[in-house]
Amino acid sequence: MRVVDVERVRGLPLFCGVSEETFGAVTAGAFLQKFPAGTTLLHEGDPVDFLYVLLDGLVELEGTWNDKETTLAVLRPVSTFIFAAVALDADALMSARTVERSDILMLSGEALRRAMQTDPRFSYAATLELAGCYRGLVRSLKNQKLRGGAERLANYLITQRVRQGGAETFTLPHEKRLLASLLGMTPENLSRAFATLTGYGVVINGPEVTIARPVVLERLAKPDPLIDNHQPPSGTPIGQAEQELWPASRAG
Amino acid sequence: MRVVDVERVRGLPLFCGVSEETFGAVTAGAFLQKFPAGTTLLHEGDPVDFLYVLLDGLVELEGTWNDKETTLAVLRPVSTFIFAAVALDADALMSARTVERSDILMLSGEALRRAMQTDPRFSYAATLELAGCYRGLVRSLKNQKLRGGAERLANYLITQRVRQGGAETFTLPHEKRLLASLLGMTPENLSRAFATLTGYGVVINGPEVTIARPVVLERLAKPDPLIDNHQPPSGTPIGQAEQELWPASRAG
DNA sequence: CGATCCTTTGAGAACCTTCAAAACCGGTGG
DNA sequence: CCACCGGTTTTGAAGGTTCTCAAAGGATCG
Repeated sequence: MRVVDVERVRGLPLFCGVSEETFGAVTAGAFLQKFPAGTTLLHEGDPVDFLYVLLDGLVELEGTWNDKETTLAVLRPVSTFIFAAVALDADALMSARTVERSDILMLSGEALRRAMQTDPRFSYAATLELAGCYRGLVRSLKNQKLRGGAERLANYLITQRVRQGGAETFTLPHEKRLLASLLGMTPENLSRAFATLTGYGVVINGPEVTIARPVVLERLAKPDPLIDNHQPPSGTPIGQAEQELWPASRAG
Repeated sequence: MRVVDVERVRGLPLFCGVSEETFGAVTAGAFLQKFPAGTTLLHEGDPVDFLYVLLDGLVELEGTWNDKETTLAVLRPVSTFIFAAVALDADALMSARTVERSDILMLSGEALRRAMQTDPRFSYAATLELAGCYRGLVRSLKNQKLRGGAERLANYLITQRVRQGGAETFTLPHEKRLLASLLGMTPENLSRAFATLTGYGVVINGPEVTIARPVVLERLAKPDPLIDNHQPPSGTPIGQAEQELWPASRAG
């Protein structure tokens, strides 16, 4: 593992105030691995032996039932994921799969659980991390239950614009197929939702999106600080599944 | 506060391995209050000063957007709620309201945050608590995104049957109006969903439900351990919003 | 007993899904 | 360079589900 990568892991909120000793103990048996796109890192229902840290690439967390799939979060660097299962030493409730070629660091769950019982600053950081992740999911659930498809998309676009710097036009961070699953609809429906937003000053050009009249779009979207998290979480490095979990910025 | 109540709080997973000293510090400034039904304890967006512990009664957690409401969890004793917001000293993402007359213990958020930084066993317990709550929400989100209305209801009924002892007939724990909101549908639609389940051996008699042919109902419901949590969480006392958060048994 | 709220039922509209097919895009191999 | 292939994206039409509006019947509470 390169020094740069160590720095990035160290900079995660989860390891922020932690002693050098604890950090060493946790990263000692760690290994960095490169995966091609489309690799399933972890399958729903499997026991979880490692905490994953995405250092480069793009990872999707998904859930399955009755031959249907849905995306619960899309993560980008630097993010940790499935920390909750690791903390409880429980089976995974969601699968993790790479969307692009990814560099992933794997930390021993055993070592992490030991560290949590040893280092109070670490378990405190873990609490804050999971609290943030919990709130991210509350946002997701509200988004899902309270808004219709077009409204979810509109808010997603507004959030993306802000996160990418606020320019009038920006690029979708991944395939629309995946976005549809994240927003809880079919690809066909997402396409139609985009068509609907055309009437609200949104111009689509492949993966390029332009919000020509933000005020008009916001009148439809009605963004809400209690659902949408426009700011990336603490500092530059992101915590857990928060990032694009979507409306949430923390998913842990 | 009665001794019985202290015992019950003490028995929560959150305070399980905690030192007598920490427990004392946290409960020192606590006060027990009785609220009538329909009281809003906490409003979405408000700062959160206390951790709430439901000792008796029934509490609903709800989210709002654009004049619409949805129920995110229904809690019964003994449960704590809005722990995540307390841990982060953040504004509430959901409102809390009593459904029935309730006895509620309020613990100082400030004291809890101090305790988490002092007592490693407490912050470890807090981590486990929040991890469980997080997983409860993952279950809820999967339930919501992957299943249709009738399927959600069918699984809810199966879960209730198990939790209430497994008898052929049992009683809905609250109004159908509230159940509809919890399951993410309108009351009208819930009524129709019940009518649909009639064809699968479910007999409705006001609040009384009997599952005459469990096998038939399960063929429709397809219950899944990665979504539905039939067992109440750890031990008798329940942690956070877990309990009926619904499919989850722990809600963070 | 009246008022209020919950529950159920009906009808129409809006939304979403499915199935199907065509256009598009990015690669590979000739 | 070009044809081909697999995948995504778009569009259309039909069908199902869910929502809204409306009204009637029940239950509860003062």
